[in-house]
Amino acid sequence: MDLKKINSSLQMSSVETPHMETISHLPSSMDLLIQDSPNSFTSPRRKLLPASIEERTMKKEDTVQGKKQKIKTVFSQTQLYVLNDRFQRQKYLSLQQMQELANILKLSYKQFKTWFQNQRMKCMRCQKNNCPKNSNSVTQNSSATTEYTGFYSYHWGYLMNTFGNLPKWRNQTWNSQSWSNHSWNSRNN
DNA sequence: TTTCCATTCCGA
DNA sequence: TCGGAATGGAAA
Repeated sequence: MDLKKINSSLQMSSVETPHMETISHLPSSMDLLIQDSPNSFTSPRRKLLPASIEERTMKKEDTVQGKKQKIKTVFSQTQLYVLNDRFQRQKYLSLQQMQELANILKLSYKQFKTWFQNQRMKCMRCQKNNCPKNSNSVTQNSSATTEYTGFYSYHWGYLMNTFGNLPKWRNQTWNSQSWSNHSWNSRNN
């Protein structure tokens, strides 16, 4: 994978992030680059639709013959790697963190939030069932790691500023959950 | 608004 | 068929 390409597209994306809530209206260059990487999924996928189109397609009211139409996003290896890495360190993110990381990953805030929610559920279920921990779908994928390294090194200043320093916690999520004090498990006991 | 939770339903 | 992204509802 060409990190330069990623980086340049990331550079663009991080600079021009006109809207937070949803999705870039651009053809999501990073997605295209990453998801097309030989290492992720090679088969042609229609989920490569620009997210904005997807959103439009799956508006609540949109139905196909009375059925709700969903479009299932398939996240790229790199996106999953970053998401998992973040999740392992922090189960709950602030609104700002979610928005910013979502922007970096070229995901919508909603997608990002949903992923974290689903991960938490998965994690809880797993623990209830005493699953061997770390059931991450993307654990040590070498190429994802490589991309991720470049990705993070490029964004490191930004990420550190955004996350590492835990800037201003806009909402009470983190505090109320007190994740710094109690483990993930404590909720389920 | 956020969360959890059950559920739906797409894509591999 | 199954994993998991997305949805919707209830509660805080």
